[in-house]
Amino acid sequence: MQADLTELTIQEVAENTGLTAHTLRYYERIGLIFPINRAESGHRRYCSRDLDWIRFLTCLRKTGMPVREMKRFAELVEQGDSTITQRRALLETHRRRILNTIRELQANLSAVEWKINYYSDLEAEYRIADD
Amino acid sequence: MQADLTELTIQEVAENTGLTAHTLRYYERIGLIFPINRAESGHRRYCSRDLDWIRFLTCLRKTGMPVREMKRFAELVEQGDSTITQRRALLETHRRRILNTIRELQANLSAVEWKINYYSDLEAEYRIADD
DNA sequence: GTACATCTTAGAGTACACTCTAAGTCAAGT
DNA sequence: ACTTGACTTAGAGTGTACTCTAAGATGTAC
Repeated sequence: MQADLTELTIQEVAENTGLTAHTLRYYERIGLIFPINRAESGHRRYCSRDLDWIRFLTCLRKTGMPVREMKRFAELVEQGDSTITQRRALLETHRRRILNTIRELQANLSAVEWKINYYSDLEAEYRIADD
Repeated sequence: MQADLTELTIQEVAENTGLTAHTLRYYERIGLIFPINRAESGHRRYCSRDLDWIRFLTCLRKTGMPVREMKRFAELVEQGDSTITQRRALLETHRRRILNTIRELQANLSAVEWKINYYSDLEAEYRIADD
């Protein structure tokens, strides 16, 4: 197996993931992202595995997982293969949460659409009244 | 037309809507909820129209509309029928936002599910290795 | 080599949406 | 009448997740 030679700066990773450089450093500081390799200058150099991890983190974040729980997940990953069952359980709980969120959004969307139609009808009535 | 005789206390409305009494007062203070009628004692007495309005507010809130935009909507409602087109436009923009959110959730859900399956496969492998 | 942008850190500041507190008034049961 | 719990207000406090600042080191283009 060969070492990964990809070396991205923090700005490149920011552009790639949609996070800001500030947020990337913040995530590393709180332990969401494992310590990133440094160039001789001390500047961070991200490899493609780092990028994969960050992309999965953003996926969890965008689906509403609290940072605290993401950190718990990161800790499990750090502990190695013995935690795979726990990781799966955590993700399955999260999966159910996402499905609930989607269902709730769809239900509330119906109410918004009902109101939109109600307003459309009113607009039509006013147009007729203007004739 | 007859006056609405429903008279609910703040606690009853809280139980009915899932908001807390604190939040109901807060919403009224910032202008999301129009001033509620008071009993002689000064205590709030909500009527069923108030309840309908609060339910629609929670529907907007749960679908991620920022409080500031909800306030804008409340102001349009307060201004009367001349703002119906603006209200519909606001809700249609919000509708598109909800649809985008759902699409994004579904896409990220797939990534979570992919990872769950990946972990399941790993678990299966470990079980075989243990034989 | 000289600008000028980008990187580093620890720690402070911000935005959002509540959530609670304190001090006092009011309502319902016995 | 008395207790217990709910109500009132203005304003302070909280939790979450960033987001920015300052001061200085480094990298890149001309």
